[in-house]
Amino acid sequence: MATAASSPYTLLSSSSMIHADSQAMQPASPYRGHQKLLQSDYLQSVQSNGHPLGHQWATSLSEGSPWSTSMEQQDVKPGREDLQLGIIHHRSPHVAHHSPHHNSHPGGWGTPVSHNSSITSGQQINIYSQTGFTVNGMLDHGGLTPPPNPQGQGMHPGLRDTLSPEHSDLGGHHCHDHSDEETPTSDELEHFAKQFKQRRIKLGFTQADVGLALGTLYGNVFSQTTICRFEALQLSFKNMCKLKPLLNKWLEEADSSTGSSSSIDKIAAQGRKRKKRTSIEVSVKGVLETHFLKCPKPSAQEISSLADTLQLEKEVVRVWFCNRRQKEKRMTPPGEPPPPPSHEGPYSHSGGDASSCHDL
DNA sequence: ATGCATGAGAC
DNA sequence: TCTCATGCATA
Repeated sequence: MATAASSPYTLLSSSSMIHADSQAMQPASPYRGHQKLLQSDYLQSVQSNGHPLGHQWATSLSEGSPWSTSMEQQDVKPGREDLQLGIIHHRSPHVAHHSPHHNSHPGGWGTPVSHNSSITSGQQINIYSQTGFTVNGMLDHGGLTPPPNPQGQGMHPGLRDTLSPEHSDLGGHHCHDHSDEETPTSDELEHFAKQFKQRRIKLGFTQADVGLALGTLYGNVFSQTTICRFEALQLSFKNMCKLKPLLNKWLEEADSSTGSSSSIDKIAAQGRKRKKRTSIEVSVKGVLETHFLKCPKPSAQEISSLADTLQLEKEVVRVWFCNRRQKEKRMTPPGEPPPPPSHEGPYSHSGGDASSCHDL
């Protein structure tokens, strides 16, 4: 088994990113009909903050540009490299971060927190020195940028389905009135993601391009992974909501900036050194899965013994479970046919207490 | 596209 | 110590 267990992780700077908001939402995956159930799961211990803002990390130089390597050559740019959106404004390589002040709002997405004022008051950060960017969560370039808070009304998740999105601009992206600033329905998100991907490809951009562009344009860089997950609806509902406005803007820019271009300003990645990825053998994974089924939240002690048994680092096992759980929450039900919004979802999480499940 | 990993914030 | 957001590295 390949275990890269003994690797001293040399984490450089610790102040990498600041999450303005974190946790609290549900896996609004494509199954719009199940969300309600999921919701209850979250309601137990979730708080939502509506922070439009993201995080920006110090753009310290680092070892290379991972972006231009052998990764995403999935799409080819037809020939409009001139409109490298992502490059419209160049930014200074310096960053500042906001203070992650959150307001804990119980209620998850059902309670779209409309505490608007908070943002501006406490977190004005750095302003990118030249383009006249106002980065305090978002920039308002041009003025088409609506208030940085994506959610402003309060609708129940259950009601979400009721509101039928009026999106129907497939291929025709004009003045889409979809709630850009409001909490979209998972249906809208799904639709948007689909369209987004389609257009992105048509425009000849890779997921990585978009991620970079978001950083250049709005100050929040995202990786190919994130864009990929967005398109695949593999992010939490809240996360999707947060990214949607940004991606939507990018799309608008990309569509319209037919000719406008600027210099490319690649933002270097952070110099975070990582532990070598551990590859867990299939057989070992099988064991882990088995345990996961029995107990998705093993105690530290259980993890230890399991790790011992499997000859894996405890950390690896712990992380495996964490990732597993996370995956469970967002996973798009593979064989699950998109159930008509008539019944509750399959997500009957056992209570949610998950305090103890010892089987040994 | 996805597995394993990091880290901030919540509990 | 978990959750959640996010991403490097890899298949």
